[in-house]
Amino acid sequence: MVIRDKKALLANSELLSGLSEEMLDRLLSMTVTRKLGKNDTLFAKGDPGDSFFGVQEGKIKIVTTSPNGKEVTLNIIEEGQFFGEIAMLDGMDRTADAVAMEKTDLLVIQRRDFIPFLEKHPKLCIQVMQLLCRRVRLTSEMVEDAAFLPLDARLAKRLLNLAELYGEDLDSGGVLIGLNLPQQELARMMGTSRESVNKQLQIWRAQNWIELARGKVTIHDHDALARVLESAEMD
Amino acid sequence: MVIRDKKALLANSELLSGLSEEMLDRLLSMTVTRKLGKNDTLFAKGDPGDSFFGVQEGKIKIVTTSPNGKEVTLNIIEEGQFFGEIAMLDGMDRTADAVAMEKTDLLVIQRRDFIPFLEKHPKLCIQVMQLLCRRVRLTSEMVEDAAFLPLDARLAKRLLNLAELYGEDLDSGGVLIGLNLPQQELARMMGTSRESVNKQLQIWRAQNWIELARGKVTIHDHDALARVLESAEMD
DNA sequence: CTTTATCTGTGAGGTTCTTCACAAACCTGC
DNA sequence: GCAGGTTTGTGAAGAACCTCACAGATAAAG
Repeated sequence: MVIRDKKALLANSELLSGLSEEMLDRLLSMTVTRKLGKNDTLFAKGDPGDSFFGVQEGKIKIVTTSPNGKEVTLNIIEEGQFFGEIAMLDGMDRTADAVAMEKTDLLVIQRRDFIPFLEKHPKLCIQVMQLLCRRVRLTSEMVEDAAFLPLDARLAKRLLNLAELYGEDLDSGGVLIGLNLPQQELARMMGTSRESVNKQLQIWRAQNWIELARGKVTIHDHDALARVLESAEMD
Repeated sequence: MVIRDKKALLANSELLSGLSEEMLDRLLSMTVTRKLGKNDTLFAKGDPGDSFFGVQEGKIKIVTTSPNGKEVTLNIIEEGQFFGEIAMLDGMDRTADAVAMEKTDLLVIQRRDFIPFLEKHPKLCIQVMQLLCRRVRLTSEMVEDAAFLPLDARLAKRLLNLAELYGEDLDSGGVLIGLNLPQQELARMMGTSRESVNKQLQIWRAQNWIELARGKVTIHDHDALARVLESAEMD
């Protein structure tokens, strides 16, 4: 899915949906396009946050890196989604790095343009606040999961979540997670090691719950994974 | 510190500071007072979120409980602070429980009163958004810490943080964390076990970095703890 | 089509943290 | 002041997870 129409990108985003034609046009006039190659860094932790972005084409990952080189992947942003609003809204520094996972086209909106626009549109403010609320809820849930759930349940949860967001239903009845997401990256999303992820995936493959390929997972038995999660939450 | 003047509570909060006298009075007219006894539950996970609260006197803890009884303490709210805004703003269910840690007086504002007020005051919207941004940043930092930092560094960080927020400087040069915070509760704030926390505290006590009493910690060597944290972040 | 880089699979060994079990100290209310 | 709940201190045993070390498989680049 490639979004060539910038206006459609704006109009369909959860951040900006429901705006009038006129408002969309005014927003559109603030946008600039930016192109990134694979592994290009868009911004780094500590950079001033003076803008936010929408993905027209490609894929961006948000990662935090510790001085020694360990990484946690906080989010992966696909076509049609927006990111970077936090630093744009409060004007403080970025707290993570943004790196293109492949060739990527972005739409850029500057803080100095967007904030005055916000101040004139209270309804939009409410919408932005609701987005922020969901962000708080999602990250709080991650804190909770990291504290409560063992590795197998966290992995089950993540796979089910990825399947829901990015899965393609197959004729076989399975669901393919077709992102090109190496196990290393999966591990980083959960704050664990690649080896641990692999070993758990192997166990599930042996039971025919899932099928593995390079950068891909196919879920054959959704319910079995859901049970792993549920039984971990229960005890 | 007991805040008897409701107007002062509103005016000094980070959520609502900078409002005109007139706006404060209108807000004040929306408020109701509510009293809780020790261990009373104000709301539970899953309850509809139709209001938010300011603490006039007492102390509230925000906890999530797993079915088996494990707990993580997400936050502790002291006099003068507000909480519960997330569910109030997006109108969704509460994601955690709120429990009074002692006898507590609260000020209550309803969603149905506050949202229309927000829509009429874009500047206030921006302020609320900035608060939400900080929340996102803080919880993201917790995710990162849980993934990167070993127990000793997380504990050091937490103690330094508590000292900054709630510490009282002593003549001896130490800083007393005077909250009545049992080690059990400390452990829950970090998603770890009470025993592990105790053992680490004992190690630091043996080095005279800290001093322990029931529900209290005194930090004698702030810099030593900061070094523990720093060296963990480095590797 | 071959080379190179990236990704996956797997075992051994070690660390960190948890769990369990219990004793001692401490506050609180009667 | 003493009885009963709560908090702290501590050791032993074991589970969960990480690191290291490689081998094989697959994709990408020339």
